[in-house]
Formats: sequence, structure tokens, C-alpha cells
Amino acid sequence: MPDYTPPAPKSERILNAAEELFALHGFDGVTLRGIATAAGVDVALLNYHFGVKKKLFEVVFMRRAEILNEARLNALLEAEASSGGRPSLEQIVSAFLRPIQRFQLTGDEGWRNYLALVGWVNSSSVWGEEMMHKSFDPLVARFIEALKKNMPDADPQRIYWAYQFFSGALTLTLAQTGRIGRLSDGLCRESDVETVYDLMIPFVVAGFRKLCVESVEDVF
Amino acid sequence: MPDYTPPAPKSERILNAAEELFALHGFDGVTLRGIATAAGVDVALLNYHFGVKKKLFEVVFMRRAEILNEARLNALLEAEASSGGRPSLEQIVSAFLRPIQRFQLTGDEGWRNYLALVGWVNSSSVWGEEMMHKSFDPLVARFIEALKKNMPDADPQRIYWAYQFFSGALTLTLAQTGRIGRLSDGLCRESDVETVYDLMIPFVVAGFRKLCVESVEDVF
DNA sequence: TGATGAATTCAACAAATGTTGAAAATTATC
DNA sequence: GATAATTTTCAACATTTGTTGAATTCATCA
Repeated sequence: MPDYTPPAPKSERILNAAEELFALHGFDGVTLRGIATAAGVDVALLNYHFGVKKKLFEVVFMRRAEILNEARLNALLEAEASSGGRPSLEQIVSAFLRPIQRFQLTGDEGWRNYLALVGWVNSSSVWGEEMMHKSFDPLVARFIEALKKNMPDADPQRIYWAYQFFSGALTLTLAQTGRIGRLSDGLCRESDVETVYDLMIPFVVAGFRKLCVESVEDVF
Repeated sequence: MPDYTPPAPKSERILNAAEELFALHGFDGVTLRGIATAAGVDVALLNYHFGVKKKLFEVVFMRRAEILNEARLNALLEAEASSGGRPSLEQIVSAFLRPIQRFQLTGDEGWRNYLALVGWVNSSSVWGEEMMHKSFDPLVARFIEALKKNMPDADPQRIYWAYQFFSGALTLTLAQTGRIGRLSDGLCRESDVETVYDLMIPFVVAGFRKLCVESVEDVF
């Protein structure tokens, strides 16, 4: 047995199974027994390791949030450094998106599931709010700082709204619903991650420009 | 008793309560007893009127879909008529969005709930697909026709992707998560429907132009 | 009024759910 | 190798869940 890799510890197997199932069916659509079965462990083990169901969900959600935040922040800092503190809109938006793309491209199934889960939580009204706030809003605020600095004359309200549209476009793509594939009769594949971001970035940047840079009168 | 309005029939009360609760918590987050209590009826009545739970959800979802589709199609037909068959991008996007805005502005709580529900279903991976497809894709295909006609030289794939980003921006806004309000410290209010669409339309149009009209080289 | 059919309630079912405590097995520590 | 601590299993609990059939009320109309 030359390259035997020991099986992941059970606590990790639980998190991975939970990650996938929560991403597919949401919090209420998943049972602890379903997770336990998928992970190949006893139900009681979930409670032993992670406490009640909601706590398990939080652990799943937080597990990769910090990693993603750090990657995004680094990308932004790099963009700022390489531009003498004045990154372009493209650079800012790219710093927000490209790390996600990188994680998706690693082929790690876990990241795909996790990102779909984020998409799910972000558009869930009651549930997501608190968790999205705690785990992502500090970083988002930092990006909006950068946007404000890039467009000092823009109405802040417009920057926030543009960010909301941006966030929506990203969220739906992360959710991996498969709908665009069906709609386009297979022409667009959500798995084609490179194309997605190559197109999303200019789409979003153009929107920001229109709303926040060009003259107000042009909008109406 | 001068203007006494009789209470809505119970079957309608059930649909309204279900609409609100499903919009807030999703399919699995809602119990039939919760709906029954909110509607002030017996649990067994849900089964009598609508059959099993999934069927009830479908009835709720389909109830307003046709109305919305008709309004949107009329708006598109009008735009085409008033422009000699060559509606502008703004007109097409507006025809897609303004009817939604109109329904939101009627003040009918039911429409707000329903639209939030659509936002929820649209970004749910397993659940939504079939229902979104059946109830909305025919109309969406019609809009994409119009877009293709407006931009005959555009790569169809890009039109579909731009639509996906468009749909995401709309979906997140419909979902009414309250997150943008918190993020902007109250500067943006999701209830301010007029502002939302006045900004979403130019944002989306600019994105479409960038991806589908301007030269390919500009994108990268 | 009385009879027919629809609407509504009542009571209960079997199955599934989150959670827990105690026992057993495994691992670590000395 | 004995002891302690950690991990895992077993069995079960009290609720809650979707669903159903029989009984009751209500409305319609001859």
C-alpha cells in the first residue's frame, strides 16, 4: 500500500456531508439523520461534536468564510499596492470575484458546495441576515470603501445599490440552479467558471460606471 | 353596517397565509399547521382544498404567475408597437421590470410576499428548477428573442449570461433580505421601490451594452 | 321543509424529527 | 499495562410532521 491516505476524521466527514446537503436543500430541507447517513456516522455524533442543528450549520458556514475573506482582502490589498493606492474599478471588482473563481477551479467539491450554500443563505430572508452580516459584511464594507475612494463624487446610495445588484448577479451564479443552462439550451454552462467571471466583471463594472460615474441626468 | 366586506373565503385565506410563510421560510421551513393557524382554519382543510403540501405550494406559486406574465408581455408588446418593432434596450428591460414595480406599488401585501417567494424559488437549486421553468421560461424566452433582435450581432451566449446577471440582480432585490439596508446603515431601503428600479434599469442596460454591443476586445 | 352535496371540524394515525443519557469502544497519558 | 479522557454507538424520549377518514355543520335547491 504505497500511498494510503487515512480517512478524514469523522467530525470532518460530518461537516462535508452537511455542507453538501445544506447547499442542496437549505437548512430545513435537511435532517440530521440524512447528514449522518451521508457521512457514514451515527446521528448522535453530530450532537456530540457540534451541539444542536443550528450550531452545526453555523460551523459549516463559518469554516470557509475566513479563508475566503482573507483571500479577497489580499487580492484587494495587492490591487491597491500595484496601483499606487488607486485601483481601477475593474481591479476592485476582480479582487472581489477572482478569489472565488480560484477556489472553484481547485476542483475541491467542498468549495463548490460551500459557495452554493453562500448563494442560498444570501437570498434567504429570515435566515441569512445575521450570518451573512457577521461573516461577510466587514469585508464588504472594506470593498465599498475602495469603491467610494475610486468614485469620490458618486452618491453613496448609488454605490450601495450597485453593490446590491452586483451581489445578486454573483449570488444567483453561485447558487448553481442550472436554470441558465436549460434556458439557453445548453449554450451556457454554469460549470464554465472562467467564462462566467470573464463576463460578470465587465458587466458589473459597466453598471457601476453608469450609475456612479456618468452624470446623473444620463440615468433617467 | 354601511360598508361591510365579507371575509375572504377560507380557501383564499389559506393561500394568502401560505404565500407569506413560504416567502419567509421556504417550503421546508413551513408546516401545514403553521399555515392553518395563520389562516385561522383547521389543518385538514388544507388537504381538502389543495391536496398534499407540494400541491399547495404549486397553487400558491402559479396563482399570480399568469397575471405577472401577461402584464410583462403586454408591456413588451406595447414597447414594440410604440417603436415600430424596434424597441430600445431600455424599453425591453423596462418592460421586464416595470410591471413588477407596479404590482409592488399597489400596496397589496400579497404581491410583496409572492415576489419574495419568486426570488426564493429562483435561487433554490433543487426545488425551483421545474417550477420556474414551467411558469416563467416561456416569457423569458420571448424577452430574449427581443434582446437578440435588438442586438443581432451579439454572441447569443453573452446575451444569456447577461440575462443571468440581470435575473440575479432582480432576484436578490425581490427576496427582501434587508441586508442592503443594514450594510448601508439605513441609506438604502428595499421598500423604496421606485429608486430600486430607476437604478436597476440603467445598471442592467449598461451591462448588456458592454457585453453584447461593444467590441469583444474591450471586454478583456 | 327536507334532502343533497359541499365545506369544515374532530380525532387520530404512522412516520420522521431533534435531542439526550448511558453504555461501549477507542485513544491518550502516565 | 492501568487509568483517565475522548470518541463513538445504542436505544430511546417527547414532539412535531403530513395525511386521512369519519362525523358534523353549512349552503343549495326541489
